[in-house]
Amino acid sequence: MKQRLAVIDFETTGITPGPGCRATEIGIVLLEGGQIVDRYQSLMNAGVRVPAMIEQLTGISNAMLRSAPPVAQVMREAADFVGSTPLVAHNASFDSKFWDYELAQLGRSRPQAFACTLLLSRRLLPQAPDHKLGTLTRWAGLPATGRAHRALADAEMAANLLLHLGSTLRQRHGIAPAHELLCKLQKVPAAKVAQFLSATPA
DNA sequence: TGCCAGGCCCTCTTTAGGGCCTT
Repeated sequence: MKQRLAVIDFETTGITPGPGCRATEIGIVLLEGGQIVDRYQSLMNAGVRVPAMIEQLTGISNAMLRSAPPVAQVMREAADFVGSTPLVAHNASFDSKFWDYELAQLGRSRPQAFACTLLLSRRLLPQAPDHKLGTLTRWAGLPATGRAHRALADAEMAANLLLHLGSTLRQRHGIAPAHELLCKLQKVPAAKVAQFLSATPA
């Protein structure tokens, strides 16, 4: 995987972005040549309260956010850090909603596509016990990256999973795992994955 | 007051329902 890719993960106050539900932390890992070449991580203060259940899940407290930099500053830095690099996330439908919502608050929009390691692992690792990020990391013997449900640790886990999926494509199917191909593969109906892979030139 | 996502994927399906996955 020689291409440069940005793997991102958000911690948030809930499931659906909106005035009362905002990002609280972002972690970004840049991959190039199969290696992590750069990282970005920051808490961010969007002026919303973290529900107790979320604080328990992530360890991110209201006190931590009070002293965090403003959301606009962090998202501006994050968007500049990523630029037009193709994006990847685990369950990208979730992270892309927050990425797009928070960029829209700055009057910015996303130029690039998201690849999704959840959709890809359902297609390439159907034998896994489930497709949660933590389960896949342990099941595939990938390195521990720190406290789960913190943005940079989860982004690194997703990056390691992406590299594992790339190796699977290359070794098992002789296919180079370019971002454009990953975006196509994740949309192929699960029942037609084998047919798609065998028809894809190496 | 009470409500609270949504896209994907499977099946006891397609005029539907429920589990998965993210916080």
